[in-house]
Amino acid sequence: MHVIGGDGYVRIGELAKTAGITVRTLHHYEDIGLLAPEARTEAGHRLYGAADVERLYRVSLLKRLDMSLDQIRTALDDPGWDLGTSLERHAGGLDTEIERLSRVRTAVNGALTRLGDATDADKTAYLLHILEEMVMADTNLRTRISILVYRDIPAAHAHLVDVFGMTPGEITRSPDGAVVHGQVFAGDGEIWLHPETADFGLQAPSTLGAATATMAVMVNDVDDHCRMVAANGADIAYEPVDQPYGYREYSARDPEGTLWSFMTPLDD
Amino acid sequence: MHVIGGDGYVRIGELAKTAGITVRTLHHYEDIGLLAPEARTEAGHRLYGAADVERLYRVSLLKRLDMSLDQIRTALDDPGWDLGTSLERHAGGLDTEIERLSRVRTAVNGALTRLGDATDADKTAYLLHILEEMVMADTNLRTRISILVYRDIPAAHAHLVDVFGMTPGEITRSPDGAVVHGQVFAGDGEIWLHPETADFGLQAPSTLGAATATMAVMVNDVDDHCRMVAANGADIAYEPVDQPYGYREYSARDPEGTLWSFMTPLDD
DNA sequence: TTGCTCCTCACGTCACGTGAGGTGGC
DNA sequence: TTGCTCCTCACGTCACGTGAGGTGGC
Repeated sequence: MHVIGGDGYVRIGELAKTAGITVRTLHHYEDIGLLAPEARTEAGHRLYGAADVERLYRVSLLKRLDMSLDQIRTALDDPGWDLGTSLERHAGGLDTEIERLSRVRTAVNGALTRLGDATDADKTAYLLHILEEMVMADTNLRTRISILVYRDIPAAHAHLVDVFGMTPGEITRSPDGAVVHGQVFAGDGEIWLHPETADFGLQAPSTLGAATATMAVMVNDVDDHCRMVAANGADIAYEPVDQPYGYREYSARDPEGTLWSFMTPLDD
Repeated sequence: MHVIGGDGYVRIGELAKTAGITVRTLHHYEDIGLLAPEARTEAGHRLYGAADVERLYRVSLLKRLDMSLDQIRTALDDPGWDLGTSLERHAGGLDTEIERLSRVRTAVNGALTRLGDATDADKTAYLLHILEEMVMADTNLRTRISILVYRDIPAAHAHLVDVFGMTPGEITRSPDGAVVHGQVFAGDGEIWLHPETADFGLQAPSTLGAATATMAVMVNDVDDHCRMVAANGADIAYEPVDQPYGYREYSARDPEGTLWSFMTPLDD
């Protein structure tokens, strides 16, 4: 380990700040051999080089996937390590954990909405009620996916991504080039786009002139989202309003007439 | 602490087994003053009474809500403790965590589906790609909720709960008694039931004779779910089949003609 | 007598947090 | 000189896991 003046190097406090972690965390990473600075000053101060910063970036990424520091070190140092397999295993664990938390959220929300009915003395009894709901819940159901029918899936896909700000997923074509499936991600999961199909009587709202379903998406800031969506040229059905049922909400139509409501719970 | 023979008491191993925890965990609960057995044998073996078992039941419940043992002790011992407020605070934390995990799952799944395109040497580059997706993802979107249109919401609600096995949510009526809203919970969140509304051109499939959307629900065991649903008298549109797009799937129609697909990913 | 459950220390785990006491650069 | 950042131990946190070494009931 050679000692260098300081140019091109990042000091520990600066690095911690930009990475959003503490100095102690970087000390710890050095202790366990995960990330050591390229150099030190004469006084022993740590100097991180470009490669170190890059490595920390990757460590932070894998930490977000809830990998242990031990696994991260293996992943970054062992070139033969099969990332794909470990990610797959990891995805399964994530699904289970999301499902568990969702069930808990369901139970807590259910208890909260009905807590108003109970007197103070009943609160303990309500706890048991929540438990029953959680334990008795059908564990076979995992995730919901809405399937919306469109005539022009690539155009709808582009609109959901570019105008509404969703994350793009795959667009699948059959061997003859026809689009048979589209996906976008919104917040907590997928939404699928489906072509019109005679067999099951599936038609787009633009064809039918009516709809049998709409979508709601909870957002952190309705007004902010509405401004963005309007600036992107969306067809706003109505501006944000406080609804009597406890949400602040606005709606927009996508190019084929499906109504999307973006909402935030009131009195947070 | 008096010493009693053993009748009406549960021993530590038995209690641990029925509660699905370890003996060491019960030792720990005693160490920190969370749960001490009512009595001991002459030899010092712990004897748990009915009240102890009941308390453990509640501890387990609150632990599922991811409360710390310290918080649980406070909740159970302090009668003035405001459960509602702490649950509300807790629900907010749950939402944030679910959102975070969902984003990670989205990123991991996205990376996995595209990993096939990459050569081995590219894998590290793909890591960075995932990170970008995760970091750049619009953090404003939280959860999706499908809104399905029904003419008879209570009947649809009952069908989704009793036949499909979903968890019942509220049914909301206006002051004049008309049903204006229904909710069920399926796996990872809510599905809303909406009445027909002229303003936005919302009609039930049973009215229109066609649908603009369907629902998919991922389940742990399709065949098992299909048997249960069929036994409950559902209208099965088609039996479980392995689909070329990677799912084993069957479909059923609810009383108003909305198509529900229950599916499990193949080659897990 | 053998096997099982039970007992009490007590150190280990994981990813750091939190001082304690002290030094070097602007 | 004052403030700020930096340094190295080293113990604490949380909810237990994991033996170590030993005792009592069926």
